[in-house]
Amino acid sequence: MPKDKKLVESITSMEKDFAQWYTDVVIKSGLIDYTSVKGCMVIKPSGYAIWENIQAELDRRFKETGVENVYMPLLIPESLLEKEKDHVEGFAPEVAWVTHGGSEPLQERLCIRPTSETLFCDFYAGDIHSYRDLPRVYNQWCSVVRWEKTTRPFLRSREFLWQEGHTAHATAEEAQKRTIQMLNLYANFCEEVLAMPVMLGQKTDREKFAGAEATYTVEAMMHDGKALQSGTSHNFGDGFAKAFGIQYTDRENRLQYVHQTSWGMSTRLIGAIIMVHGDDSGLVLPPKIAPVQVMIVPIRQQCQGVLEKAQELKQYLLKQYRVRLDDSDKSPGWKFAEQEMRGIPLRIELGPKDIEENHCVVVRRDTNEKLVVSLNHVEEEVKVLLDLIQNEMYERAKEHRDSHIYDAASYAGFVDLAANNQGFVRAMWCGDESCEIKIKEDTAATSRCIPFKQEKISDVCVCCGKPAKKLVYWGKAY
RNA sequence: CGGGGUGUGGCUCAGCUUGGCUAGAGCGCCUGGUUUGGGACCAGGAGGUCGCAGGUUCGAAUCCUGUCACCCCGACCA
Repeated sequence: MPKDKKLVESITSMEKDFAQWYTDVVIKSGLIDYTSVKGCMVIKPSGYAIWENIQAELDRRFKETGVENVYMPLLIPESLLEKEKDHVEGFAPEVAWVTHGGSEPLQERLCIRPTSETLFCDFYAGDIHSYRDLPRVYNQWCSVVRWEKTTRPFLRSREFLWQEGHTAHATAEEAQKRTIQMLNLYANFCEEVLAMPVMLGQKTDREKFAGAEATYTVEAMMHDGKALQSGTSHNFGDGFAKAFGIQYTDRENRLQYVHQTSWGMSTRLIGAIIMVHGDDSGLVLPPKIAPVQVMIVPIRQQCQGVLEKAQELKQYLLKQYRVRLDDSDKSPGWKFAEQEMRGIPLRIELGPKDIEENHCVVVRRDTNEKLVVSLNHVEEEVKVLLDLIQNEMYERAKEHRDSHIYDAASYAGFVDLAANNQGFVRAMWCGDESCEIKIKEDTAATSRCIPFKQEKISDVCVCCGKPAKKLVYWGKAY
């Protein structure tokens, strides 16, 4: 069978229709099911297990930096949501409201949290009194609801799972430090664990979070060249503190406002994994977050000794890896296809011939490469291969991204690039929102970020020709 | 919220234009058997208020009105 042949016929090819490919993969790899409420999905075991792995690793990294977990209520009184002007304006259009308790109308309607800044602020206002109470570095794992008009599994669902960190600090410097610290943590997580290269930078005023002083982002490029904001970290300055009256007494007995941050990552990351690594056969999971890293497929499993040997191998590998044995009565071909669809990094085939010769066949999901491995060295070889897959997946994604970034010197060039190329466009910008708006109208691209690594590729704004202030990455976004 | 599309066994769909016998197919499921190194095969079996509500008609999956839901593409968002 030719290597490049599409292995699973039931998935639409990426080339043909990327959106349909995405939907096919999400459903056929068994990550989710749709439900009777638009935009609300069942996250099935293989989807949820990915989230659990993301959670576990992120949570571990958070705690290394002093983060403590808490839980805030699901419901926010309308009056609380309205305390910070920009914030409520940003979120009001997409909040869901609870208006009744049983059959009785509520005196004040309650919104289902679209995010919990206001709850944390309300809490901090009463909880923080002294500089000795600072910093507060809290996080919560929860779900939030945003009544999106257009929904897509993982990328934009009405309810989604996430973590939201909310911190309060004595000084602006400390808040800024924490903002960047978490941004870097996110970037490292994406690159080291999800094998997904990201771009770090600041959002323009137009794109920043409702109520924030500054928003920073990690932006990833999907296989179709579109951008996905994969994590954000906001510096709120003392804006929320002033709106909510979060004050403390400092060492000199002066009353001060706290400086706050918030930062979040969501189940959207699963969408990113799908769209960065997936191929026409389905999901390709980075070994570090794959719920099953190795699937053992017995061949002619009814033959004497095959299943026993397979079980033995499983038990042996289980000490170090997440291993499963598919001993169902499906045909081997069916199992191969199914596990490819689900993105399991390694498959081990073990049949009578292999056992006789004391080896097994190990197949990489990412390259489809088959290797004959002695049963004496399977454990070491699996380790080598999982590491290799993880690294090569990152390298491939990075190469793909880097080869889809273009520089635009002129506006005509920009428009042409946006129309005819998938990917990001680098161009200089004067800092005026009017240019962002014009660019969006003409090209559908938005400013993704002002990268930390600045370069000067031209002296003037690509749009208006006025002196340029910043290099900006532009792209069509999810 | 605008444009487009679709609702018929678990899934994918045919049937609807031109109303008419008992509503079909493939896949999946169950039972038995043969198979097993890239989605196996044979035989038998179960499974349907045709999205919902009205209406027209002797008769509606099919025509009409309304309604709900979902999917896709755009404007807004993690």
